[in-house]
Formats: sequence, structure tokens, C-alpha cells
Amino acid sequence: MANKDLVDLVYDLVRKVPVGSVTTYGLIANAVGLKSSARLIGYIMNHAHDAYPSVPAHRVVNRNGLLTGKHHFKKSSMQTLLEAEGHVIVNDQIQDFKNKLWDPMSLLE
DNA sequence: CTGTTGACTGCTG
DNA sequence: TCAGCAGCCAACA
Repeated sequence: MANKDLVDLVYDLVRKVPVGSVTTYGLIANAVGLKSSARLIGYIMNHAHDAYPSVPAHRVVNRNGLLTGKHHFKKSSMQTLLEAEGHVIVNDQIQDFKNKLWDPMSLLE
């Protein structure tokens, strides 16, 4: 098992986010060891469109549960995708966000 | 090689 | 409570 690039590691982690749950940039950054570099996650997710298999970037939001990256979804709206998975979006924000939040560290443990 | 940018977060005033 | 600033790391010009 060769060491993957940081980008691939983030992709793989996001793909493992369970349906009906969401995670945050900060938690992902922490899970890959970057801890304070949530911005990198955002930058990496920008490239996620070119990643294969496709990365469910719509399950990744900022720590407030706000759909900060929805503007980057060209085909389908981020909100639509989340609602299709059972999430409730109001004012670009996930309702009951804390209850739906999934910590990637729990997978690594 | 150097500087800028970015789907963020946390602290400080 | 709200607004502003600094920090973090990688990719691109």
C-alpha cells in the first residue's frame, strides 16, 4: 500500500462519507493530518471535479453547515443533491447540521 | 524560484 | 454580537 498523495487521500475520505451524513473541511483536514489547513481542502475539492471516481463534494460543507461551495457545482445544485439524500437545506444552510455531521476520524480510529 | 490565490477556521477587538 | 485579521498548505503563473 503505497502512500497516496494528500489530494487522493482527501478524495478517498470524502467518498467514504455515508449517505445522509455530511462532514466539514476542518474535520477532513484534521483527518489527513493538516489540522489547520481547511483551505487546502477547499482547493482540493475544486479539483475534485476531475477526480475519478467522482467525489461527493456536496457532502462537504464549512463548519457552519453552510453550502459555501455550491457556486462551484455546474451541473446540479449542491442543495438539490443534499436534499436528495434526505438533508434539509434552508437559506443555504443544512438544518440539524450537528446531528448529521460525520467525523472522518471515526473511520481512521 | 517567488508571489498570489483559494469550496476555511479561530482568535481578537 | 458582529467585523476584521492572521494562519495554514498546495497548485498555478
